[in-house]
Amino acid sequence: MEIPLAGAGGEPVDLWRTLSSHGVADLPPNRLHEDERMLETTLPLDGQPRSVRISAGSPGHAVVEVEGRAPGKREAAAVADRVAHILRLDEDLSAFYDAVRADPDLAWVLKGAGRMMRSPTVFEDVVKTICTTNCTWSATVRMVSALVEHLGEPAAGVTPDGPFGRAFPTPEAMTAANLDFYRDVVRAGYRGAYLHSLTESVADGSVDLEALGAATRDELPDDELAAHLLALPGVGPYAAAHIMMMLGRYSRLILDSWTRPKYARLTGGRAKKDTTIERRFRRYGPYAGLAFWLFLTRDWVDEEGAPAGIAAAWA
DNA sequence: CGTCCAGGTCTAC
DNA sequence: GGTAGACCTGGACGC
Repeated sequence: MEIPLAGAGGEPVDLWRTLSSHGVADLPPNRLHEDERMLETTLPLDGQPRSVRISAGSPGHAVVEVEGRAPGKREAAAVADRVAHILRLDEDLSAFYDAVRADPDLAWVLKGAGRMMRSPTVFEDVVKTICTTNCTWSATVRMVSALVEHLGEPAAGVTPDGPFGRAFPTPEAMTAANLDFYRDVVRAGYRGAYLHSLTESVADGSVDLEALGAATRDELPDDELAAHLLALPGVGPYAAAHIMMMLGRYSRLILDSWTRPKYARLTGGRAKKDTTIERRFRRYGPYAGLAFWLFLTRDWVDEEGAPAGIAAAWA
């Protein structure tokens, strides 16, 4: 099936930029296939999960291939909804695009960058983000892979390949696993207690992450959302900023051991103070964090491959 | 071998 | 409110 690629304000959407918009998008059950510019993932649905492959389709469209048996009409519609959600097609970025036009360092964004891919659930993004804290990327991959491989429900009609071909585990499944599992199998170290405590709170309903994600800025201002996230076990300033960017709240800059040196390298070498970096992006107001992230990740995608057409009209 | 540290967070001053 | 120290893990280093 094909899905039209356009933002809620009619903005262009660069599919590959979206699929590779941040590292968490490449954690199981997601897998990026760079050569084919395709993302493989497994989506939770009302029934059994389904594995899909998302890549470029006819001009201005993404093509979604469902693996295993062909989906029924209703199931296909549910899959399309999920895919539109993870691609963040419901968001209107036109105000941000109006702002970057005047910034020579970011005008390239107008070709359709800036859409941060998200997971099917806020829960998945929060758990994955906690697994990025204070460890190398290889450790993050190991932890998330173990969670999905051992606790994730297999997709219909496919043979799971390790952590692939399974949906991300539910809060219930993660709560049912004991602390020994987090220590001995996930090798999560001190994060094990955070993960178990968090999943338990979500499973018993005392914490509603999906509601936090669905709340509008009017209902829940960024500062209040940040306070809710910071109250979660294992979530500090870095993790809160990262989660907020995945929730479409871009006011905060993700300042960590990767972004700080990368910013320094792109701006002439010397390390900059956090306040200096924040001042550079303050002009973007509620989009400051998004502008910062795009500034840092411009070289992640070869710009030759960006689509023309409606993108050119927006520039 | 030991030390350091990675896309930090928590607790205790 | 700001700031040390501890914290699991496992690669990357230096000795």
